Amino acid sequence: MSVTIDLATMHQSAEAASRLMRVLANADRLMLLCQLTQHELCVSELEEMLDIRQPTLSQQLTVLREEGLVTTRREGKKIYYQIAPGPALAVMQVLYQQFCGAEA
Amino acid sequence: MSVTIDLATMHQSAEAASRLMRVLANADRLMLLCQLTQHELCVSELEEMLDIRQPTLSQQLTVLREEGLVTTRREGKKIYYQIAPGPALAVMQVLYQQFCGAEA
DNA sequence: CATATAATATATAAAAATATATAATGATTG
DNA sequence: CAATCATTATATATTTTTATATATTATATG
Repeated sequence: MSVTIDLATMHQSAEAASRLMRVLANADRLMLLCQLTQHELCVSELEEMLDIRQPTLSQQLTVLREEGLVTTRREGKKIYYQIAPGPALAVMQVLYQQFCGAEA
Repeated sequence: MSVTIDLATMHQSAEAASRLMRVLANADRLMLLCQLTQHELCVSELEEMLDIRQPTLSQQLTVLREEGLVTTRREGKKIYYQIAPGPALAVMQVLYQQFCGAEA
């Protein structure tokens, strides 16, 4: 039950956490994830909803994919994005509470 | 009870949230805040605990100060830092749970 | 008081990481 | 193969990080 944590361990955890924070440190990506917490959506739907240009959108989605925050599924020409389970989801919930009105 | 949120409003919230994420998107700053969630500490104590060079430390603390995540108190030559209440604290708690072992 | 020392902050500049626009490329379907 | 949906490449602008040097503030001492 020690309170002091080994520095190396703490550093590792901090690196991992800061990496997630870095992915979330962009309004476009936050909005994308926020939409995806509700239900899966394809790229063109996201583009229309959020008014982000298509290449930029695709680049941000690539970041989310590479960091494992979303998974994809192809259906014909469309690619559907879903949010993946993990720490990101927990953080998104807190952010929603804190910044988008906590409805009790 | 509408599910769709106004785009402009969402964008504003996302900007605010991403701004917080940006501040937390750095391992040094996360470790600093993590220490400060326990109790206030002065700069030299933080420097020793975390093994960060003094100017770097001071620069990171300035970021935290300017973003309102910490407050300070001078005592003689020393300046003590405390964490400020707000959304950052809520996020830090989730990060601790998720990345530093959730002890049930 | 003048000066030394300790604790912290700021300035500046160079390097690294991110973001974004435009243009080009890939995949799928009819 | 033309049209649609999406990704990648390239170039450029912007932001962040960090190191070195310097400044500030408070205390202590001769």
